[in-house]
Amino acid sequence: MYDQLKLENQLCFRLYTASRLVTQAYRPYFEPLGITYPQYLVLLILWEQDNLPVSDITSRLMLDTNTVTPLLQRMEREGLITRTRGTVDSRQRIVSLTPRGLAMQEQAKDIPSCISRKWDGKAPSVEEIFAMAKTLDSMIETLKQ
Amino acid sequence: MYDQLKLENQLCFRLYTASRLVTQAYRPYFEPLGITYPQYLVLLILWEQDNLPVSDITSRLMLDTNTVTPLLQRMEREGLITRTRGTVDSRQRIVSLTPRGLAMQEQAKDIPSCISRKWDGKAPSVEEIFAMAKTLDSMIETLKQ
DNA sequence: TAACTTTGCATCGTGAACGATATAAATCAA
DNA sequence: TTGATTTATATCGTTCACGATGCAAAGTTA
Repeated sequence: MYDQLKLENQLCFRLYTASRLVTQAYRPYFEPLGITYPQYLVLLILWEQDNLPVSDITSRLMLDTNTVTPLLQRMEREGLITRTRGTVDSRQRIVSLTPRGLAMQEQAKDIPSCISRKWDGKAPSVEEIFAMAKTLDSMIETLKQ
Repeated sequence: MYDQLKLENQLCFRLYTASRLVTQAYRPYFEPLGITYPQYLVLLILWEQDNLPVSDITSRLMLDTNTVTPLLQRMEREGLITRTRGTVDSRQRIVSLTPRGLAMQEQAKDIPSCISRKWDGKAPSVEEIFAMAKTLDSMIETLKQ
């Protein structure tokens, strides 16, 4: 039995599981809004800056168009965004919030604090989480190459 | 603009992205073996202990049967495992490694070290990764409830 | 032992991820 | 300006995740 092949020694499994469980924690808050977790990420981007080409969204999410295009098509179908053809470069699709997509920001603004309250008084501490965020950032930076 | 709704302030997005990128780092090593990342996790479990009911696998992976059953069916189709009916409790399906699935352990035993070499000399350090693993564990423990 | 509940697993539908491939517009080179 | 290449996005097929539902075996209760 190779120790390095034990499930509990795998960092990847911890990341995979923590990511899934955190997403699950968000789910009850997304359900009344009728959105999913990746759709929420797209909305976060558009709430920061509207009218972006698909390429800006793919690069910020570090996903490819084969994931993002169908995602945006579903969001368009749900009336959250529009996808208009670029005027300067007509290959581009400019993604814009609909009034409904914009208004959803108000309904979503308390979700992060609801989530962080989940581990009020429980482990891990805010300090640990902050340190982990830094480590994740450098890990992402290294792996992005 | 609500600060708490900025993409870069989202822990969830870091976890989600790091998890995806780490899985991507494994992919080249899985490809010659013809397996996927979740299939690798199942193999890790079976290499530790063979002949397990589906429920043991779901609980260790913290996944439900609606994810694991199709996964096991594909692995059976690929000749990595067998799924026999339990003798004591005939509702159970006992998952066992085939010779091929067992032999794959030898081919996989160097994958973890290949992955960890990815950030030799780069950030994050081994200490940071170790600290993060601890934080992830407590986060998983808290969210599991 | 008959009716009820629980347990273990399977099936179905939907929405991601992602490799591979396609297409049209833009850009570059000859 | 024509032909070649690159860029921006889309499509397709496969595998995961996961909510909802189904079903038969096991356990429980009356």
